[in-house]
Amino acid sequence: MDKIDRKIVNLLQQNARASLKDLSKECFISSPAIAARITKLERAGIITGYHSSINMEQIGFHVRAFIQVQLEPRQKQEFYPYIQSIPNVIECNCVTGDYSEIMEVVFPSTTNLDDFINTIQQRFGKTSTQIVFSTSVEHRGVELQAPEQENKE
Amino acid sequence: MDKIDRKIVNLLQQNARASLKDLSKECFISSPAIAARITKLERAGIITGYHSSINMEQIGFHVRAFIQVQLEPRQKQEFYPYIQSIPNVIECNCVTGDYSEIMEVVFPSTTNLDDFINTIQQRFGKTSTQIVFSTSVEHRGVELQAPEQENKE
DNA sequence: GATGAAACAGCCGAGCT
DNA sequence: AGCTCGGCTGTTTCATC
Repeated sequence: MDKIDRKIVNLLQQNARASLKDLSKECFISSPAIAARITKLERAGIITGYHSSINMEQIGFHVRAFIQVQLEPRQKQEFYPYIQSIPNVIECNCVTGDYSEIMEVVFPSTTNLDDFINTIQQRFGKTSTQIVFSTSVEHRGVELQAPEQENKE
Repeated sequence: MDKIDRKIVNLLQQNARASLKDLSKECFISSPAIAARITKLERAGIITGYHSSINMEQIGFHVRAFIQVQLEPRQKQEFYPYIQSIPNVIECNCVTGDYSEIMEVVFPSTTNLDDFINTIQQRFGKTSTQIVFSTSVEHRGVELQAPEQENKE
């Protein structure tokens, strides 16, 4: 993980469809060298995938919300497979605090959201919901900078 | 936005580096036709970008958290440019409820997180923080299915 | 990691349905 | 009008240094 690797990661976070040639120009090394580094980063589990971002509004998902759920520890083994199978759940984390799970969801309308919340409450427990008005930072990666100490991979 | 467009969007959400040829095989149409459809989807603002996902742990960001902030309405014009400039903030939304902003952040350690929270509290207002233990659904897109009514673009 | 050749994918035109 | 099929261009990959 050197300076060039970080540059490659940063560039791919900005545009995952960038060609090896473009990357090679930016990094001042040859395209085969870029290809080898990308493979290495993928195999090391640093780069975990390439995804396109979609404008949710444009495809009919007009309501975005955060739903927090109070979960008994033993309910997790039922909860996780369930929410993983719901495509509307775009992120879910187990967190500290009164509510053990915080998930981000998208739905076409508040009616659909309400249906989902009712299902969750019946099957699992108390929830707290915050509906999103606007997004000032769209989900993004972190820009890598030179660390104080190089990690030899 | 027909069945093939939805298939292309779904495939690109799974693997944004898929070649036109691969996509053409999956969709049973020629690669030029795929290229034209992708361009159309980009111009229509449905596909908004291509990003690589990074394993935050692997690159030294061991602490992930949600921070909620109580903000006076007039503070927004100062708050938004500020949090946009902090690379550790990977998402930020304005939401309903007691806390007007909910943001997702990553830091190398809890010390760095604490420093950030202190800065936010001094500059803006009360906060509530939930640290992430584990992630059961990594941030993902929604899978598109046939809607009841076709949207002619 | 660089170079050059070969394989491959992407692009633009013509012709077709 | 949109799709497919051809050839040309540019990109990726592999062998060698």
